Amino acid sequence: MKIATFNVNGIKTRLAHLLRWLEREQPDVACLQELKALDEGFPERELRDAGYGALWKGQRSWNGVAILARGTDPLEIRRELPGDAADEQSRYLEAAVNGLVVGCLYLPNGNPQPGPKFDYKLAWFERLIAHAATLVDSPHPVILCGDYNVVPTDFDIYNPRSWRKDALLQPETRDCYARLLAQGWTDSLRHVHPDEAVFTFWDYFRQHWEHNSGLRIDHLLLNRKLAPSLKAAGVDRWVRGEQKASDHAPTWVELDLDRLTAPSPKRKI
DNA sequence: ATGTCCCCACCTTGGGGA
Repeated sequence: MKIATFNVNGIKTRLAHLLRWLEREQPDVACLQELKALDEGFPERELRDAGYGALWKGQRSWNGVAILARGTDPLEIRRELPGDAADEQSRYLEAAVNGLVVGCLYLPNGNPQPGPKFDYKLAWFERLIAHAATLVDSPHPVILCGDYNVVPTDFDIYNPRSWRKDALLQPETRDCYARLLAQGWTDSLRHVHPDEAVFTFWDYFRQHWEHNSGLRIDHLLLNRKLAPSLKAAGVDRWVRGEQKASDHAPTWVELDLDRLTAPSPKRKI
């Protein structure tokens, strides 16, 4: 089972890219971020024609997340991150797909830093940490994936020098991510590629894609139940190389759900 | 400070966000 996360940077502009990628890579589940469209602007029919059922949560101009499932409809669990009823931003969706719990998130960018946007980022992160604590030891397999807007370490960026003041590299941001992982989550890409620089995002400035000056900010985290199923992980870099591409590339894991450990039976003496 | 690309509105340019 292949699960992917892809910040499309505008679903309307990127629909043809998205359809080409789905056709070629056939992910079973795809979590999308930055739809930048209202609910009524979501291309439900085109995706259904491509074989995908969908859940989505749009917003005018900014944010927006969706969960796609090949050959089935994702079963909605929640449409917002708990902890702040006043939060209007469309940044979280959670659904069940074939027994797997999938959380799709778009963590706030947080720039400029310091400032109210950075405060919002850290507050949102704390809510994510609190919610994740209820999922990490779940008897169900859980994956939390999306654009975390965190470069976890200096190894996850081409060169941190010009990014030192950026919200994505701040010690507070990294501490949140470290505390999240410390609950017991597996960072799939880093687990599969411990010694390799892996990037998922190359900004549009200064020919960063052409020079492979990237960042690793799209993450797929597995809870304890799911982690033993991790078979492979990677980045579909070819999507970033297309004309008029998103600044992110689809990032994925391959899971072998047959490896899900059954609840341990009561042992007879 | 800058670079580029997205979306929307004071709607075909300019501003905000990333």
